[in-house]
Amino acid sequence: MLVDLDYFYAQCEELRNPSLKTKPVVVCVYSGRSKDSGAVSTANYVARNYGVKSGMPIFLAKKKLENVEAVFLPVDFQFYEEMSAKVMGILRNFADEFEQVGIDEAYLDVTRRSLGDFGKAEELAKMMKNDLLLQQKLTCSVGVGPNKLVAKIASDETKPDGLTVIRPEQASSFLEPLLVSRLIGVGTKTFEKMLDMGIKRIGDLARHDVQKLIAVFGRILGTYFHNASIGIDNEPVKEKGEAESISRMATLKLDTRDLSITLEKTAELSNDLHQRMLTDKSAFQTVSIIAITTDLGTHTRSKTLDKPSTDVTLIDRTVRELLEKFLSESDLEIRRVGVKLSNFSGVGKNQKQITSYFQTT
DNA sequence: GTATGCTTTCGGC
DNA sequence: TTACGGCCGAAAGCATAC
Repeated sequence: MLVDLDYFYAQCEELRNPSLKTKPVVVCVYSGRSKDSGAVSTANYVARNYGVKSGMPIFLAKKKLENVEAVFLPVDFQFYEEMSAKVMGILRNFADEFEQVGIDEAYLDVTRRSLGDFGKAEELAKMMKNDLLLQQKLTCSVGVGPNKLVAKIASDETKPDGLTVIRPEQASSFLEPLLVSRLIGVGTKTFEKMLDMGIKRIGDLARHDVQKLIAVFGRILGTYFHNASIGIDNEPVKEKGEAESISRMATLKLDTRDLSITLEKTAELSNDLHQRMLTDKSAFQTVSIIAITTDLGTHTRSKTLDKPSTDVTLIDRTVRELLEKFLSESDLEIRRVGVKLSNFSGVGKNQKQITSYFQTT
């Protein structure tokens, strides 16, 4: 089953101030550039009813709520992380296997403890929802299905505070009317490609010849699409390791093309990343910069080093090099800037640098 | 011809 | 000052390897 906490940040805020529950609550990331600059992170359903959505500029949310007594709050990640940890601790007890996805979602494999009985799985889901409500006063939406794919899509069916059970024999007909873009692996380009092939809904995909899918998308993707379309998915519920990348971003006071102003900001970001790295005892091999320009376009440049490093000065030197590269290739001004580390070396990770083993330098 | 790796962009939360 | 976060993994688009 997939458990998704409802409007999580805003629900956390309601939790520590229950008087908010009847009002529109908008949780915001303020950029600090001017009074209301920033974006909406999450809003409760009262606010959503006025058209407020995640990702919306704060001023727009204010406009939609100008005639109501609404509450705008800055994000408090630390609090949400604490709440998340408590919730995940509870959820874990209901699962044979557990996999957290982001701060507010988790997959629970309950096959063994429910003996494969969907009625029992549904009872477990109800007990879990009840525990969450009694112990943490939080609601969630749950999808129960024969695998992760179906459970995830089922959880979106009814929310907030929903519970949708899709039994194996219902999976195909449940998926049939949905757009293929609901499947992981179908992004904009693949969706367009499928539309060209006359495939719009998952049912269309199911009726399409597997061999044709393989011819177009290759063996791995073609087979995956075919299986997914009829509700077959064998991805195990598995605890995730460390993140594959860590990044930090910040908004500049003013848009600029000035290297030293930008480097001043990225130095803060790389110091922060370096701290985080030391606690995780890992070494990065790829450094990236992210530049959000005045037109809100995203631009990235990255460099993979010869060997893993933990050196903060190397981050800074590489960031400078990449920023110079970006500035020489674009004439746009930078509004927000970010630094990302990835390609970590650690135990049990990619041994793809095995060739470097033989290098003599 | 498909898989894999690296870089850049997209999209969800 | 008429406007807009921060983070992550997925997807896409190549180049190269098998």
